[in-house]
Amino acid sequence: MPRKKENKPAHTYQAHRERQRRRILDAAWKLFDAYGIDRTTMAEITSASGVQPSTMYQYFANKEDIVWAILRELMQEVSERSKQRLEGAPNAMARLTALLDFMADELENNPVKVRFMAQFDAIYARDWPAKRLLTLESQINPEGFGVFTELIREGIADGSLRPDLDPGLTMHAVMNAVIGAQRRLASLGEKVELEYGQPIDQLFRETIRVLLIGLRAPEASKTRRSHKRKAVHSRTRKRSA
Amino acid sequence: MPRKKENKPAHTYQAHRERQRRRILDAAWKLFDAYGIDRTTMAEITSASGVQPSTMYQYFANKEDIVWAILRELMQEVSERSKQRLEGAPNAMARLTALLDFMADELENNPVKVRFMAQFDAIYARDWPAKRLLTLESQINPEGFGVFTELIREGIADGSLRPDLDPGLTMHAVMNAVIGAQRRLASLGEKVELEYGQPIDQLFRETIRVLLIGLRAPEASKTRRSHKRKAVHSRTRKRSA
Amino acid sequence: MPRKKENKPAHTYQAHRERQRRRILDAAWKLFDAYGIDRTTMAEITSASGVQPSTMYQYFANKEDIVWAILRELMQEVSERSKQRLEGAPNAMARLTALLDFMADELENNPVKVRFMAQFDAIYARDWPAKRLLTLESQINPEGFGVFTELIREGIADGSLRPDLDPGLTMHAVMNAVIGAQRRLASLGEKVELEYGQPIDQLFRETIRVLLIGLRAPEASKTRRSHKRKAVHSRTRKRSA
Amino acid sequence: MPRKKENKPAHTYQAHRERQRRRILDAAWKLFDAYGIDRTTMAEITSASGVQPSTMYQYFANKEDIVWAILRELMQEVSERSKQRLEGAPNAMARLTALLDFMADELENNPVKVRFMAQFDAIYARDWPAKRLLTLESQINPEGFGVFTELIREGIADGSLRPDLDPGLTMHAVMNAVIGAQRRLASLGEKVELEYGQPIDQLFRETIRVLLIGLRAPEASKTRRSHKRKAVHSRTRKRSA
DNA sequence: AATGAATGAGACTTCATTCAT
DNA sequence: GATGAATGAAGTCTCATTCAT
Repeated sequence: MPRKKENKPAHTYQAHRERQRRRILDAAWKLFDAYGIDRTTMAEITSASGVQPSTMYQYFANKEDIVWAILRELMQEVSERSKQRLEGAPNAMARLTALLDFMADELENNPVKVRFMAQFDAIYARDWPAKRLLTLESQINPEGFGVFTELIREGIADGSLRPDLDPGLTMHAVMNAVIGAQRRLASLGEKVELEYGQPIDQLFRETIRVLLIGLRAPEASKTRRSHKRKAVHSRTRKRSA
Repeated sequence: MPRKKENKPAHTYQAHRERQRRRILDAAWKLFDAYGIDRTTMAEITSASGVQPSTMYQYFANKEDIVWAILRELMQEVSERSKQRLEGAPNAMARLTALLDFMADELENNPVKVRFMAQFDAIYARDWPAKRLLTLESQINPEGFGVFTELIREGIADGSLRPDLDPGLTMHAVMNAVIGAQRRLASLGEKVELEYGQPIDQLFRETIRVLLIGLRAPEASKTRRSHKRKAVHSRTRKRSA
Repeated sequence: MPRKKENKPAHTYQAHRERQRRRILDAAWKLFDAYGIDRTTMAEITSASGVQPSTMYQYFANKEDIVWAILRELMQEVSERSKQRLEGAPNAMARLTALLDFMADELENNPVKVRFMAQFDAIYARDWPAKRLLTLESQINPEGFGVFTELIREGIADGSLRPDLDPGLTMHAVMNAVIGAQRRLASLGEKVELEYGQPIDQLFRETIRVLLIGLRAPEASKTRRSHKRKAVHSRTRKRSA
Repeated sequence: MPRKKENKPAHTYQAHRERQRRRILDAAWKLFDAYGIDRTTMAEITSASGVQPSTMYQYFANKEDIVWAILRELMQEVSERSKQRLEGAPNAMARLTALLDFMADELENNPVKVRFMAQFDAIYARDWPAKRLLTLESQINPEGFGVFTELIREGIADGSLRPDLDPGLTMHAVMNAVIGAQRRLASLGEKVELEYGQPIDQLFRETIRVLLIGLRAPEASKTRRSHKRKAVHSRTRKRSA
């Protein structure tokens, strides 16, 4: 039946449900960021989304469900956008750089989303069945970290990365640092800016720069250094919006 | 009569109070780690610590108070231990290494404590008045990040670190990455080990290794080292009180 | 389906809500009188009204809310009833007498209500924002004491009241005494009867009698009475509501 | 034993106890007036009086005890002062006037005390065993209202009061009105002043004036009227302190 | 006599969720 | 499918009072 009305989504039952769902998720989203997931009540979500509590239960069984739905959307979105960013890159080094650059942009442009992931990591990741999380990850990104590990391997092969790296270990180590730094900065936000006196994404881009130097093959560093730095900095220029 | 026990009761009362306080904090501590700060109820803390709810309120006014007390203890402890670690180190590079090494050891030996800080960063840091946090920090560690910034400066001066670093920026960038990585690993713990198949502290030590390579002066280190050394060194001498 | 019951549910819902509200207020009412407002707990009100505590909070946010609602009803009721009483009275003196008579009847027939007002005056009136109280009063009785002041003025003009009275001052002074006496008698009730050996309303009616004598013009009352009569009558005719 | 140390009260045990008692009562007193008896907690009283909770229980068994002690002091004080006031008065009318005048002065100078009695009347008088109250009253003022009733009787006899009064009834009726008015004004205080725009004791003195006229024998009123009024007003002159 | 500590009882309130319509 | 009403369960915190020293 839904197939039939596929073309007039605005008026179909499906479309209506989808719209309601969106309203709920959008409201939840903002509240989670503003007050923390645990401190946001279902009642607040319903009143913010404009639906009745009883109605909400026809869309989500409980708060966990909502969190989970948001998580899925977020991961999907990030996964897609990061893939786009990697597309044009000609070689391993360029793709690695693009990937990290993408994370800096995320921090700059979508701090709320990054913050949500930070919350999730800090509180829920450990509680919720690892299986469920891994399942979700594998649905969204079937290759997982493998792709990135391959990136390091390639870089070593083409001489742009240090030869003494262990691809799997290095990739996890670096990605973890980058994600950790990104989320921490998103969480602390203003606090760091108060302390350091500069927008947080500058700090984050410097982190990336140091890491990349640390990964780069010794000789290569001299030749490309100044070049790289500029690229990073140019992006940073668009400071506090 | 009172004369006889004149100092006994004082001892006893104080000691007793302190012991009770400890019981409560220790119970809270474990529960916070196991279930998350927000999902731990006062009732759980009291029943875990063996004191009556009403008794607990004579020690702490509310959960926030407890969290805050734990935070203070933690920061104090880490601050002290890290200072000890830096004591024997002969030069900037050695101290930098010692510092990062210390953080790896913390992750390995006290994941619970690191996890608490991770939770705090992700959820509360933003809610609670920046002022209160900064006040606490300045009480515990009056020099703040300044010490570490000085470390970088020294390293640049003695030629062991890249000359193109901006001490303040670099220090914040690196410390943030290290802390972010450390806390993230502590939070995800098993999940990462499941995915990568190795203990998390290995990943963390690799992160440190890459960062240090990224900071270290390329080769020229030998050539430029003696140059500014003395001046800088003398400045560093003023030990933190 | 919804068409059919279109106005039924509205009726039902509204009616049901109103009924529940009443149950709560009625229960609260009795308890306040029996034990005092402060010594009545929310739990007692709920259990007396037969609704669940959580249900009650969907009708009233807290005890203050309930007290306030009762206060409003009471004032409204008294205001309406007193207006009715004044309607038929031909002149100022008659209306004044009717008003005081009405208060005696209230004491006799609704001691509980009078007692509530006594409690309110003695404990809450000072705590609660004067503004809120004045707002409520002005909603219920927009003319306020002005009407009564006018009554005195009229009485002086038609010669039934002493010419040396200051209308505003006298009115407030007399009304305060009457209200004060009424509420005190309602509060002490049995105690006074025990002491004096007669029903309290007798005492109250004697108070009124003395006051009226004190207000009445010495002799001239008979001579000037008919003078302004008609004018007054016409004014009274405009029925309330 | 206590007899012996009677002369060095400052250093004796008895004196100490008395001082402690005073501190407690004084603290309680203020709190009762500021927040209401029911809303004042024992903890507040102890912390305001500077004694430890456990110590307080060596002086008073509970809050009721404290209230009762204050009540006794108050009644005693008022009884004594009113007796002094009546002493010099030459005849019934003068004594009656002096009595009512005294009440106006009380309202003006000790509103807090009057307010306490108002609270007591409104909330406790009904709860607490009538017997206990009557016992207290008879201890303090063994003749009770009888004295005042006698006053009316005298006034009728000497021709200064209306002959148609029933001494007992009238006395109770008038005293009740006066006390009721006095306490109500003390309770509402500022509210009335806001509404009427004049100090409350002016209103109260007008109440008294009207009542006295109502009681006075017809002829007598003409002769003494203007005289009386001035006396009352002159006192009122010392307005808002 | 004074007091620090403890505490049972209970007050107020919130919340996620269900149910009947 | 939407919704108003209801509610059990639980959470936080307070308070009067007792007890051991």
